Amino acid sequence: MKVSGSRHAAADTPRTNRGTKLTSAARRVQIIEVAISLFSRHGYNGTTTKALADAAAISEATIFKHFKTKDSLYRAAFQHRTESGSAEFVSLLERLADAGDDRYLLRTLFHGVCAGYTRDRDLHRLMQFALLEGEAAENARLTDELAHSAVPNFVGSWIARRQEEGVFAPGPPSVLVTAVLAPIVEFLHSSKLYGVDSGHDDATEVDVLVPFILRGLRRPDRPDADNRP
Amino acid sequence: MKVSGSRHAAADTPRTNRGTKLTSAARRVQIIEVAISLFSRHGYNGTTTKALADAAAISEATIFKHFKTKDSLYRAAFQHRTESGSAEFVSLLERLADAGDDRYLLRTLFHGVCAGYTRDRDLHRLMQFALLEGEAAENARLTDELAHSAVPNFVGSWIARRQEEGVFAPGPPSVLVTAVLAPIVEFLHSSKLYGVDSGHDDATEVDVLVPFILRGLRRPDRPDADNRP
DNA sequence: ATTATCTATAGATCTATAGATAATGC
DNA sequence: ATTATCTATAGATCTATAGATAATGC
Repeated sequence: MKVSGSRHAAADTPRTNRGTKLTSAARRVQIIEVAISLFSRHGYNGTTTKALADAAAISEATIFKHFKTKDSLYRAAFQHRTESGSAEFVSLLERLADAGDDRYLLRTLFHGVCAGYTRDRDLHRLMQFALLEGEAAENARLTDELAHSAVPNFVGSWIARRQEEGVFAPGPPSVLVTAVLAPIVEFLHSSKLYGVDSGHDDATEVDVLVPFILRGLRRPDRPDADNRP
Repeated sequence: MKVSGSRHAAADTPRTNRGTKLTSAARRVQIIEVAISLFSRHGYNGTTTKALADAAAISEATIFKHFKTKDSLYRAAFQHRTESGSAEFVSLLERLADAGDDRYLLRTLFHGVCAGYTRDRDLHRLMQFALLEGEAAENARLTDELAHSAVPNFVGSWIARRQEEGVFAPGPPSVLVTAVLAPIVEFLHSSKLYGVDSGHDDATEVDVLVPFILRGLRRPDRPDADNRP
């Protein structure tokens, strides 16, 4: 169990540069980065303004100078997440889709999503906390936003196209997107967000999951239609 | 955003029966039930002993009489989860496996897992909170425990058996269990835990996901091998 | 007489603010 | 002179305890 020792006592960064004067904008960004780190690890209620101040090596008063309330800092941290680099990634996937190499596309998708989780681990944890701590209405907005972000959007259009070409089995693309991404995301949640070792290395996971997903997508009578007709 | 209004102010049950005297054992169970409800909704740090007392319609002192600390109550609530009814469910699945009807087995699995999430919604939310709030070592123990509980255990043995029979494609059953359960669990997390409407009804989800999973499991050269050889 | 519960409160901690102080730019 | 930061503290709230009180069983 070990519930993260009541509220988190913090002290993540030694307060070396206490008293250093940054520009208002720079300090604001630094506080937000620290906030993403702590909120993502301990949630909203598990992160105190004292813990944030200690981690940023400033006083609590300085935090409240930059953000009127703890809640407004949380919102700023949450909205700081960006779709960094997903445009180039999607255009790479589009080229693979044009080339008709579904297997390689899925492998690239897997590795790309995996890299995204590793790079933006804190933001993904923050999102999970938000979904658990948030209300249904807010979650609907968030989920909808996620579902229409670049990568899921691409996967949906790719599936629809392959269905028209008669390669993939029919069914609503929006549901099939979940089916494709769920095994990948599930694996990443365990390994990257919860820090659990699956017992297999990433390569094995890819080599098993990608063929599974590909078989799931294809029409049974076109099992080897790797390229467009 | 709307971060569950700082700490939760509670008052879930009107304190009608204030002063009612239960046996120690009965009160203990009642407090645990209230604790599961609140901890699952707001997490450990988002649930105050005052909120718990109000919801149980007793004083805070009474809670501390039954549980030495808030943490010990959390542990008790967490360990209160049971594998209720999963033995009968698994024996039903085993009969379907013997009958060789893979499609019907998967549909039954889907509905059973779905019913479990609806019935024990709070316990599943509690688990998600625990994974986010907990440490890697503790999460490994939890995940391992979950992976070896009745249903995933059955799915693993079912896959292994079908692989031996040459019906399912090869691959480590432990990874394939994740692949099978992930789309189902992902859908249930959205709809039951986060309260998000997917835009499709449950029947559509089943009708799309089950064929997808089944195609993913089968060898491409045996697409219609619904029954054992 | 025993057992469950409550009232009242201690002591720590949390968010937030007011006013003083120190660093920077002109 | 301006701007960022700090010290000190208010007021609320949190977990937990001590001792008083009320309900039950004999």
